[in-house]
Amino acid sequence: MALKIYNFLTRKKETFHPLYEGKVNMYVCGPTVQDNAHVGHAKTYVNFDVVVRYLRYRGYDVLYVQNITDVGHLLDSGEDRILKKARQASVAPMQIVERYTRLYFEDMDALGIKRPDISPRASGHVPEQIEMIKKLIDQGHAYEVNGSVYYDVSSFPDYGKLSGRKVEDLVEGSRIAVIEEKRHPADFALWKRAEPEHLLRWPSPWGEGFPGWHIECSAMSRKYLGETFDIHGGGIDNIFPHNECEIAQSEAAHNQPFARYWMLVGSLTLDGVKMSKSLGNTLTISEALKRWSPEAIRTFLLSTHYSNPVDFSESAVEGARKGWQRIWGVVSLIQEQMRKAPAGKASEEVLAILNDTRTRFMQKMDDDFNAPAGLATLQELTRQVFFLLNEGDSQTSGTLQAIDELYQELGGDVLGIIPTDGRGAASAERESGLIRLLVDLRAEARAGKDWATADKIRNQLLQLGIILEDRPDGTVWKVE
RNA sequence: GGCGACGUGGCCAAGUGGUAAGGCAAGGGUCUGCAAAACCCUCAUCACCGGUUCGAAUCCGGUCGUCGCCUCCA
Repeated sequence: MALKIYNFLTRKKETFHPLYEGKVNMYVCGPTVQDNAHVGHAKTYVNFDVVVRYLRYRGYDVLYVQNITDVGHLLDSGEDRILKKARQASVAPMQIVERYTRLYFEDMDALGIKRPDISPRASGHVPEQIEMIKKLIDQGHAYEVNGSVYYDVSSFPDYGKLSGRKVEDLVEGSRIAVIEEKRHPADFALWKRAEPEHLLRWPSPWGEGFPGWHIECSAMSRKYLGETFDIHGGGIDNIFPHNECEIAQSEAAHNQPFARYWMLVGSLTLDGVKMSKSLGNTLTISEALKRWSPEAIRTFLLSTHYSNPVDFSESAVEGARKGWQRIWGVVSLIQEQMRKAPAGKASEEVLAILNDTRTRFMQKMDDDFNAPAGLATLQELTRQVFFLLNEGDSQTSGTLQAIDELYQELGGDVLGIIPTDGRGAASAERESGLIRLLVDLRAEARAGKDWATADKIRNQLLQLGIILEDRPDGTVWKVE
């Protein structure tokens, strides 16, 4: 089987061949840390989390770099967003940056997103950015004016090749802010002169200033991944100008192809409207997590192909949550049944089903990371497993274990929607014992037809998020 | 105005040439002390029009509609 990726650069689905056999160098544009992360960030980074997880599952040695942009973004007014926030809060700009960086990682951790291997910060790589700008000036791709440096778009004929734009069209749109000192309205800043009140500033060959928004991704991807690397990812809303500028900077500076495969994630709307800082209609990740579990949110975000847009709505997330509960239900049941299952090897028949599921799952994921279709194979497996567990004969421990392992493998390791800790963790052992004690007491009450006591135990456990289900062969419990 | 994406059952959503995966919801059964869960059954011809083809949701043209980007944004 071959892994295929839809390459936005060529607009074709291509068989994936990494630059170096067995190794994948991958860069994804990270957040600007100036505010709380919202569910739009969750979509992008959950989607790429699964891409990375699947590549690793498939045996690739992945080096995953995702930047933290903590300098360089300007408002229309020319004001730095971070500085503005810092002034409002009367703290140092780097405090703002530090605060939101920490919150960002907390949110990502809470969503079960594996951390990137390297999370370089723009502010920590100013020398690299200056080096690159110097190179661009030397090669005639950039020019300095009054302490600022701009990229000369006309010097790079490929400008627009990713987004399909032409410089002439851009000018037609006339929505580009005209800055007098730029030679061409489409030219973009590599380095900006710092006005006296600008606190985030560094010395440079052009005087005190700070880097432009796009240059950090070019400089840091080169530093950690090389001039040419395999996969560049990001949200599609950044295709222009950001991604386009990255290509222009990197390919002009190094005279080498930049990223070989471009993967862009579709945007997320909230109740039909795009979330944006300017509109202020954001739902933060921490707010969403008060309402839904990380697994439910991941399931929702993975139930649409990564390249498609998603509308985050109450009903859609609820639907996904319930779909997830079905899978979680079977996993919980398997784990409960394993405790009292008769010893024995796994049944051949079941192993065949499991292998078939794994094969189909991989076929779907090999096809441009089709997570929703992969999820569907788990749902189909779930129906088969429930059917199996409802049969009179109890399954052997070997069979149950094999099933459990497949869920851990595909649902846990790859999709990240099966909690791997929980039941087995040391801290949970005591809790499990207590719950079983209550379940046993309830069984005694039921045997004596003391329904009041039986229902009281069940209802109060339900209040704590523990669901009891009476099966012909005894009561099992699971966490909500 | 320019560029791009999309339009599949009540909802979400796979499927890019051979007669529509999966989940949610709904209805009917089975099971249960009651419940919950589960199982079984039922539920679409793919926005519209025209074309190509033995055959199209899937290719081409057009129409309508939704969304995104062009300005900070994942």
